[in-house]
Amino acid sequence: MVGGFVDIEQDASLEAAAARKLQEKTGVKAAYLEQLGSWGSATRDPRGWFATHVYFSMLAMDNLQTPKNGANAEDAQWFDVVANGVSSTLAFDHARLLAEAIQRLRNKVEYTSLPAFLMPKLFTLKELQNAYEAILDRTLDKSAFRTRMLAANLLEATPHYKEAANRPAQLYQLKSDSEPVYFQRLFNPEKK
Amino acid sequence: MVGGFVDIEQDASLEAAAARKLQEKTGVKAAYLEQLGSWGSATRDPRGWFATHVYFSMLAMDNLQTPKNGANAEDAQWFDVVANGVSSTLAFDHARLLAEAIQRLRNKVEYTSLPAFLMPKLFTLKELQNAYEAILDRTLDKSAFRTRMLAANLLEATPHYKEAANRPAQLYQLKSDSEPVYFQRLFNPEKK
DNA sequence: TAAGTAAGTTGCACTATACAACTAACTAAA
DNA sequence: TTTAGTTAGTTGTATAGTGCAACTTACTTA
Repeated sequence: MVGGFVDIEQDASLEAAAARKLQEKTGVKAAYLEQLGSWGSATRDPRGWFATHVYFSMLAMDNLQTPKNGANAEDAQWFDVVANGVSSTLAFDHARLLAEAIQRLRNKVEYTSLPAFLMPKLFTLKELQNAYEAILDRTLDKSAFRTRMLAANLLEATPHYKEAANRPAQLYQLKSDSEPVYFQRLFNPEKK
Repeated sequence: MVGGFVDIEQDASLEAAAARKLQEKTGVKAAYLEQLGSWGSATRDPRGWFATHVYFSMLAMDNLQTPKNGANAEDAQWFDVVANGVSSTLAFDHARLLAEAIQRLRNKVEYTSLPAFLMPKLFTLKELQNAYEAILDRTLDKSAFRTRMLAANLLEATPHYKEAANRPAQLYQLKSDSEPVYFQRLFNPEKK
């Protein structure tokens, strides 16, 4: 979680301000940035009537400047997402905003191909499934997952394989022209 | 489309401001009000750096104060939604905002029971289907629609029927405790 | 009494899913 | 060199929701 004020000299738009703050504090340019919403009220901040514009973003962990253990208030603050909650030691109503962001992210991931855009250049289908499962916090069926992803015409098999102490897994990459895909059905939420 | 400025003396929150403006200009309390997003930039309004907070709402047509033909700039402005566009004679980037609201509304209606909350107290399944079809601008299958709606456990059959010059249609009402329902599948978008 | 119309039902094909069992490809230990 | 273990990937079966089309039902009106 990072925050700051819009600088009307510097930021051409709200989104530009969000992107700037994120980059300043993580060193990473966001692969995905979406506005969650805006909240304004007289009472939520004792300093007066404020409007807060909340964005959420997805970052690959590859090269963050401030990994979890180096976090401090100057930089990004990191929270583990366990089930539905985060430890709520946050200022004002920030815990609620964060919870709402997580909920929205899950909804989105449920029926889109978004996580595919977070992956490194080459990745296996199991790794992609792991990304989905981490965000959704539940297991998905292997064969249904593969069928869905391949049918989405989003991925491209490469001739490369991931070496391992067992059967090597085929590496895939995003097709060059690919955009987020909406699936016709949701993953079945009956499962744990 | 209605608009106005937040009054920080009067409005406890952004949503309250939106609800107030809507009620002032249509005379109707919104059945549903959702934030579409916020846009701010230095260039979109010549007067300077502004942030606009856009909400969209669903209103039953029953008792609007300013029906379409009485519209003027002081009150609400009404636009027919034809296919995807609206006549773009709107100030600044308002046409784009309106288009985005329509898109979002359609996405939402595609997989939720939202339109059910717009209906009068008693309504037939065909009337509900008509509401969906009007918003989505395409026809839906009758039997699939009925199956879905009844399975959602959202509606309650009443012993009343709608009189007509042919077989009378059963009247339904919303269950008292009902909240919006998310469907597991989308309506099939193959159809015209 | 028959024709017309809209409500509502039924049957069939199709598709994506869940679940479970299977085969394939590799490493490493015996 | 063989075998056990592990993970990748496939296959088969059951199920559920949908699209489509034909059907039955219930009413009015000519």
